[in-house]
Amino acid sequence: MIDFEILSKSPVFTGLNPVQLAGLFKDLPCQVRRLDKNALVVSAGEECSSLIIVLSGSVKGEMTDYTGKTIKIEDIPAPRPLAAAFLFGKNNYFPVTVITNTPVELLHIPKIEFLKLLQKDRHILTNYLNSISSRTQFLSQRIRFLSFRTIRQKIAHYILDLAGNKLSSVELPLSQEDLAEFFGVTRPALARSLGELGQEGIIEVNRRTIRILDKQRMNDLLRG
Amino acid sequence: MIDFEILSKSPVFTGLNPVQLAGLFKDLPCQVRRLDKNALVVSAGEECSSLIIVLSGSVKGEMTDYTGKTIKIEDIPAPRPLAAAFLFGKNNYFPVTVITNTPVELLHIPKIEFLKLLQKDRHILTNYLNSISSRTQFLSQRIRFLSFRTIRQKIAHYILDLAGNKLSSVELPLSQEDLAEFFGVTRPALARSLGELGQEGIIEVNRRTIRILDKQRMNDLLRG
DNA sequence: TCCGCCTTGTATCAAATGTTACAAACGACA
DNA sequence: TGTCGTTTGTAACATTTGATACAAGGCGGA
Repeated sequence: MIDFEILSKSPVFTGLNPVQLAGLFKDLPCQVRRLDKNALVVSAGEECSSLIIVLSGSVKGEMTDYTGKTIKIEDIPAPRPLAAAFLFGKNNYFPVTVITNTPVELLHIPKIEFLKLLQKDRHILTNYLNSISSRTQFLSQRIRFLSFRTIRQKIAHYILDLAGNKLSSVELPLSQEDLAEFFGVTRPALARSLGELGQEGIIEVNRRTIRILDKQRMNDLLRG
Repeated sequence: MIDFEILSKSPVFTGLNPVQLAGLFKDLPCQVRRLDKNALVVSAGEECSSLIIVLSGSVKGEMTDYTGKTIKIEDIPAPRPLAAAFLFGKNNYFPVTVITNTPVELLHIPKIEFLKLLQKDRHILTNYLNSISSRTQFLSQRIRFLSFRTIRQKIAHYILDLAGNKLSSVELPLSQEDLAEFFGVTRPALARSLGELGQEGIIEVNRRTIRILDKQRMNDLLRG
């Protein structure tokens, strides 16, 4: 049986209590699959024709590059869904190969049935729309960053965004390591640029705390 | 009144004929707005609380950088929707400022009403889901490209993708100029890298035609 | 055929970043 | 307090790319 307590904590089904969920799933032809550790869930390129939700355990997405080497992309623990953004759209194929990290229970909801759910329940509809929209928004943001030419520009954009109209002092929410990865650059290169901006008197860097000293020149950085 | 003939050609409403649309819109509290040329439609940062569809004419999205300079991002002609991916999600604010190119008619459907439409009609629901999902998929693809460090890697990935399992000869669908822009690099840099790969005997370049001579070394390029 | 335009090939120099390595500062914990 | 592991600061050198300029090749129209 499906554990509706867990399901109600899944991003797609939040806002519904287990009783309501049980009602919605009463006559729904969906399927729970149990797999051992290190089992193959789906291969990259397979058509994505069901919404798959991890009910217990955890799986990982892996990509195979052209050389056959596999790289881990991300972990997906319960109770998250798999590849929600690839259930619809022109290329509705799994972009990654999915392998189990632990023994898992997976809930498969066929696309058609999921569509019915979306039409039946306003919560599920908005949850799902919010979820894939947020992903689009995140990716758009990410592309903006990757499009800046220099690290100085990325830093300026990031800090100005973080500061908003508020104080001139900002606390970085990420370690330099993670920030560097987010920017798509190496960690020493990021530290160097931060150091340079500090020496030029534009900002003052103290580990994770950054004070904006010259907002005008910060803006100037962005025009290249 | 709304021209349902045009609306039926909009990505969100394809698959429905004008009569069906008229039925759906019968008691729908939506609004048609007429604007002159060069009028402001929405400012960047405004909350996105209605789905806006261009019924006639054309608008453009512009971004203002921190210096006040505006850059045109894209044109949106009738009958396309505006910022469909920003109606839902955590950051449902317009990412760009929208200005009219010509006199236009704009259809505003409040978010709540649009939700009702999605629940009422299966076509609209799948159209909309496909539309924003496709965008996510496009952006994911784009990020993969921007994440490659060197131009050689981008070229290798691009050409291997283009060639698939087929012949060893490939015709570039874009000019070098456009390809360079897609890669986010300058045109001479792209030409240089192509030339180098040619000199190394990995590929053979003849203007837009490219022959893969050494598939093994092409693959090697991708592991860095 | 000749001319002009657009695309592609090539060169040079400067700027930015990657790579690698190591030191310093901080935090948690015994 | 001292030690260990993690995060951050810095340095030197090699690569890669951007900027800019110009030449060469293809293509269509006069």
